[in-house]
Amino acid sequence: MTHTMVLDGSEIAGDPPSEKDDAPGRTGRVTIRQVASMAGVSVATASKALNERGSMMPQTRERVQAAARALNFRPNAMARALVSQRSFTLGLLTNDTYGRFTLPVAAGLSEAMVDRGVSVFLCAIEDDPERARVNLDAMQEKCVDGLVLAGKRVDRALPLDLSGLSLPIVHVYSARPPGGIGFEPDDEAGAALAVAHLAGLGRRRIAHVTGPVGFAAVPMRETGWRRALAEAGLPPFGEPLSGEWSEDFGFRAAGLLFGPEAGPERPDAVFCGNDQIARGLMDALALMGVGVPDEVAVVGFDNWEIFAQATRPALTSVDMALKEVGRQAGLTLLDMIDGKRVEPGTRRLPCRLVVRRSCGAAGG
Amino acid sequence: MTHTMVLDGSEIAGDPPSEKDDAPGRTGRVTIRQVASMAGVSVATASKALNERGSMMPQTRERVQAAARALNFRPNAMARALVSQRSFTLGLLTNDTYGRFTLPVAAGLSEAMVDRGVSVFLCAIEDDPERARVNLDAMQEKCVDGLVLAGKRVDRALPLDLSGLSLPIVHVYSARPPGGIGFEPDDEAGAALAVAHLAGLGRRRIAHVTGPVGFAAVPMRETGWRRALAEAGLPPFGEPLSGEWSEDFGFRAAGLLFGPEAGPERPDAVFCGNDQIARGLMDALALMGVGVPDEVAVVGFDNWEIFAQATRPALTSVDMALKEVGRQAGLTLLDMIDGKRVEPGTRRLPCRLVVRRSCGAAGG
DNA sequence: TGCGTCACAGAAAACGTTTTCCTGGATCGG
DNA sequence: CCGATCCAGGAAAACGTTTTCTGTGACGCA
Repeated sequence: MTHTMVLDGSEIAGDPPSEKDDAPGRTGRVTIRQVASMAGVSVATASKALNERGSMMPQTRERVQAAARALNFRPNAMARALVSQRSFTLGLLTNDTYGRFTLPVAAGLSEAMVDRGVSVFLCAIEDDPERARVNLDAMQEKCVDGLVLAGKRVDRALPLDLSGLSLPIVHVYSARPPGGIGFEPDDEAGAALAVAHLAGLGRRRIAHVTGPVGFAAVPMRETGWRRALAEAGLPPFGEPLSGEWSEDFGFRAAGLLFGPEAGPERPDAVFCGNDQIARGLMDALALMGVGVPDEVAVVGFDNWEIFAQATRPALTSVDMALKEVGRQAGLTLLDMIDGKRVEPGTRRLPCRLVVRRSCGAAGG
Repeated sequence: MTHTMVLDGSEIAGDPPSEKDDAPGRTGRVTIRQVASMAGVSVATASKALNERGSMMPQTRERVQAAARALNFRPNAMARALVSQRSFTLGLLTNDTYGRFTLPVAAGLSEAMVDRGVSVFLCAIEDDPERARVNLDAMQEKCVDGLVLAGKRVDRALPLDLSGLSLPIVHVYSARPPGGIGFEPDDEAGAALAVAHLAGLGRRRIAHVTGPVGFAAVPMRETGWRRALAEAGLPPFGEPLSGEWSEDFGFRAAGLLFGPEAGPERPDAVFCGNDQIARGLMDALALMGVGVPDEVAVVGFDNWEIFAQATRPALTSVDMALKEVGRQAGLTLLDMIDGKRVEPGTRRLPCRLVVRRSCGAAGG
């Protein structure tokens, strides 16, 4: 364990606050007892005053609240949880260490929860059932009120044994067991959004280049492509080209669609299954001298900024609104915790189209 | 709030466990009281048996442990925290919603902590001081034992007011206040590693293309470049080219180094400040017909797989080992919580070089 | 035999809240 | 003037642990 150290001479910060407690006072933490004592009331009254419960003279309530403010009182969530049997705490288990999907979900979840006084435990389980077990146990000991299980493929469940667990659970971007509650982006509608946009811009021969069959996202996006085409009165341009989720496959697909071995009819638009494919395709088109968006419009899927902004021109792409997915999942979980009945099933939340230049519309 | 719903007919899972409690038993949770009762001992004895404390007959201890196993007893961390004044809980505050840096840090932290019974709260503060305040308050109420503050630039502090906070804190990939404890990758050593590798492969004219001055990482990596060159007895190839952290800049830099307006001497290697620059540079080299790695070796920084694997040939790059950074930060924070004295200052942890084909070595 | 020591186990206090129940006084209706 | 009602506020139990203190035999030793 060799590493460089950079020291500085300054003193360590954070000396404990001086002994200003009203009651004899133990540690640095301010308790409700001190607040009550300062306000000249009992602990019970102080609690009621702070929680807007019970009945009491307004001036008493204010006196207590003033004392709490003055002492910078923060109620101990542990003690509160112990008696109320609610920890105001959630567990987020994810096997998506790379974070492409989980991070926006986590951010949306965390944001929505903190406003409601709920905090989120992060558990990184690396597709390792043993590690999953340990984290699940930890969550139970910490008395979480519910669990969010977030994955990186909508058609794979997390490697978790949930039997014997009586906790509210929502599944995000992963497979759910029968009777479970799931949240995903609506891939089909998102794809339709993109294709309808292309059709609306006058494109008539809209091809589809996508990832490996076997990913549930592939048929969903394909269905959206077909549906939007049908609604626009257009035939599909051949069959979808299915390969990998990679730039390299996009590059090769461009050759199939526009190279010498392509048919006499060429697409005037390509809807790509993700942004990496779109990027590879556009790189190839540039090499072949095919103009984007003049000759061919291109739309991607994921709205991964790092790719969408790097293409020339910038890439129009479908955004899965994963932050909103995380948010909704959290809110629903809170409902379940509150005992509200929640319909089993998978909620597919709407995507939105982020228009940039690659599709030939005005967008930035 | 319009979204598609997919319902299924199955029943909701998780009926509460039947009434098998020994004592009258309230909710579904098994308490130590039930364990004690089942083992025929007092609560105090049960506690001692389970925590390997106190002295007692081995068979008593085993009887208690057997009962705990049989009932699937999980101690309530809240209750434990209340009396022990330790919550075995940490807060991770980050303003890196994009997750490029934070996610590996969080994964390393979470992994190291769960093995020690500590759980991590995730708080996404979006560079918004108000949100930061709310999250900080939440962490105090939840009685976290310590705080990890993770950023996305080593030279910027998080927008947090830490005054009046007497909690152990470590700063990760962000600026620390005087007297604070910081963890970062050792950019200088990482850069030196890369350049030394190039020199070892016989490259003599090693250029440096990097990000904007103003990022602390830029001078650090430059220093590493210079140091390794000096140690190899080589002169720097001109001055570093400083621009943006983008593919586009890498592309343009290639023009400056290898285009018609370049000097008579061309580099035989380029050390890039990050992988995006390296990628743009390699794309340009391909267009100009400059062979990689034959004519020019290229090394990047960050080892961002999505870029490093997408270049042709695959990109050799410096990995900042952020997971290990998160791990070490967590372990040190635990030490601080345990009252061990920890030297103020910034720890710079070693990077490692991931060798692929772009540098001309054997690697995969 | 008497006393100190020891091993084992239980009783009870403590942690910081919330909540239920109770009380003393004021108010009100008759 | 008397009882019923109501209000402000307090006492105490409860939540599930850990820890300290106490008690009780058994044993060793003088």
